[in-house]
Amino acid sequence: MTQLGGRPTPRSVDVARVAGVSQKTVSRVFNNEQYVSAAVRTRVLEAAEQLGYRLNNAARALASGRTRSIGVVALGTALYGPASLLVGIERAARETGYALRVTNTADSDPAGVAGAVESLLDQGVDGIVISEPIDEGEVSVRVDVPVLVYGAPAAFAGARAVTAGVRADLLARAATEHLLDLGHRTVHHLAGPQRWYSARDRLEGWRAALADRGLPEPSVVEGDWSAASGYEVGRELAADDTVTAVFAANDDMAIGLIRALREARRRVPADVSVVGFDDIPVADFISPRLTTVRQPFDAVAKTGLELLVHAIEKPDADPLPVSDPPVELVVRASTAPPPH
Amino acid sequence: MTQLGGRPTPRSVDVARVAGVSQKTVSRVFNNEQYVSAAVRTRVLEAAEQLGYRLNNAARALASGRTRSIGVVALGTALYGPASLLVGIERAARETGYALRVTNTADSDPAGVAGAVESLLDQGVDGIVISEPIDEGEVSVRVDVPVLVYGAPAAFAGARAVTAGVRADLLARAATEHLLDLGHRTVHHLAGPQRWYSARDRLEGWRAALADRGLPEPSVVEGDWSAASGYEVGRELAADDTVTAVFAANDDMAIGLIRALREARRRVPADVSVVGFDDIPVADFISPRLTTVRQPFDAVAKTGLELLVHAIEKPDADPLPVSDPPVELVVRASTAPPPH
DNA sequence: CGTAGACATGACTGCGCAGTCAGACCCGAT
DNA sequence: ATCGGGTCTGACTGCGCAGTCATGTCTACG
Repeated sequence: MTQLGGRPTPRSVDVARVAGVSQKTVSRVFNNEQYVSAAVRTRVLEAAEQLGYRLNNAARALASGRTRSIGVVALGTALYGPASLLVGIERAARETGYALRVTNTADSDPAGVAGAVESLLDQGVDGIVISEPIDEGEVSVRVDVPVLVYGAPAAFAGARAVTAGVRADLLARAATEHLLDLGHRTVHHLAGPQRWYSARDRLEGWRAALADRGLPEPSVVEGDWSAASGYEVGRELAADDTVTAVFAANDDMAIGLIRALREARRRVPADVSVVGFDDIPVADFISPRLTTVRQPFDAVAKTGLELLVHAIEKPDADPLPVSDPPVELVVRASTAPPPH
Repeated sequence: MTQLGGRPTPRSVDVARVAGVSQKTVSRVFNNEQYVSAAVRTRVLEAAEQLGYRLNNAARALASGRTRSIGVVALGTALYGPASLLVGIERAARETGYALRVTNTADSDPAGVAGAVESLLDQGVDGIVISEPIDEGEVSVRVDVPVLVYGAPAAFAGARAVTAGVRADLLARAATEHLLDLGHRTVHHLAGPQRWYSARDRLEGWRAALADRGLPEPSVVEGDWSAASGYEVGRELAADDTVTAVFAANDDMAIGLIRALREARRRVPADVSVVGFDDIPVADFISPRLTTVRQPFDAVAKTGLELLVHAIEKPDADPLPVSDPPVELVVRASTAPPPH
């Protein structure tokens, strides 16, 4: 059972035996603790290499009380925004040395975010990231690890929640101001589903831009992020002659809207200007090339994770200072001054 | 330390004490073992509820030798295909009861897939999914868990590898045949990066469709999946008057290609027909509405995970039989009979 | 009425590691 | 020579659970 045939996976004691040290010293080497002589370190690493030793994470977690992993509540959608944020989170997590456990909240899932968080806690995580939060009313889960909520009030979680600044409101504001600066008398808004905090932020930014200039607020239409919904509710906007500029809460809906406008024989941008949100990769190649704002997903993901890791490792320290990510408006061919 | 103040998180012994049973019986209840009386089960569950007990996964993994988690090697990209597949995998994993650990292989990452696999093994997983494999030449990692490779020869992994049938070749074939059926004398191919197995499959399917009808094979241009690359290499196709039909290896590149054609004053579909691949959500809303083929990501992800879980839990049993997923061609407005 | 078998529970143990503490050794300063 | 502190190492232990085996109880059936 120890020597012949298919050998069992080696333990740290095996490495210790080969290296001629104690098991504890092997542990020291693998945890990069100080006070291990260079000679011993080398011997241990060689022995480990020779045996194909791999630290057992379960045992490590049990002994140390830390899992070295972070749970992510994702959305179960291939939408560009959420998917990009998830990618950014993964990238950022790599750098921090934490592994990632990912769970979805399907729309259909009645348990929702609370259920996903529960399941992550069951799995054992040192921290939790809620990627694209949706307002589900009262969500109360007893969470005893730090929680990072991207772009939503930390109301979700208890005392140990931190928020990373997506600042969709600033981007929405820039998009709206771009249209106003072109001379449009007002800007309509094709909003995202208002259960999403990010959709609310975009609406708020649009609202603030109008308010700044003392402009009345046209009525809002709401889609579900999909191009199909943009097309559906876009027909309403297309039928309204007073509409000359629309800020859509994401690029997909903007594309649906443009189709609706086209079918209503309204030219973009000659008759109606459209600004999207996200700068999806095809935005620069459709007709007309779409003016939009870009979210710095990687930067946001990274600073967010830094906050979270800080909260995990130094629970008593002050929170890290954060600066707002830059606002990037990408002006292309779907916006122009109003007609007349 | 046990009673006053911030109480520690409860253990199974605590539950046992409250329920008046042994720790082992608590374990039995939480593992749904047989031979626990209904009364005891209820008492245990109530005690657990009351204490807010949560099974400690690390301890469980250590004691049982199973982590109940599956590692996913993802691509670190928000491309629609890979992102959708990942979503499908997450959904499917939920049903199987396995947790998901996700790692990326960034393009820039020299360690590549092998590094990602290593890192998953370090974390401890019962099985591994390689989501969108790229040929990286000789990849040799000693893997002692089953590996599921989507749409690539199992050459990647050792004896315990299984493959799930994306069958991109069949879809590519259907796309090509659609164009031929419309009367085109030949079909050009805007290929994906050939290091990706899925790009190769699409090329193979296209090639097979041409070969079936004894048609010569036009030269292939290759992009990198992005709309930008589709535009770049698309200009070459656009400049060639003999091109009347193009099968693009994904929708993004098709969109870039359409822009290139438009700029070359070639109408789509009147002069040139274009078929994409993926059916991204905006495909139905751009101009012209894009004809494309759709991959059944959810179904593929699900059957794949079933295979993997089967391999994990019944290592000695025969592999499950698999049937090819259906081929779905979505005909819209970017294809038409050839000019003249 | 005795016994085989199904059912139900508990005592004991070890999974593989990191935390704790106790040394042993070394150096420079007294 | 003596001491204090920094450096290096090992013995012992316990993290919280599931595996194993022993034990006890309750049927069913000859």
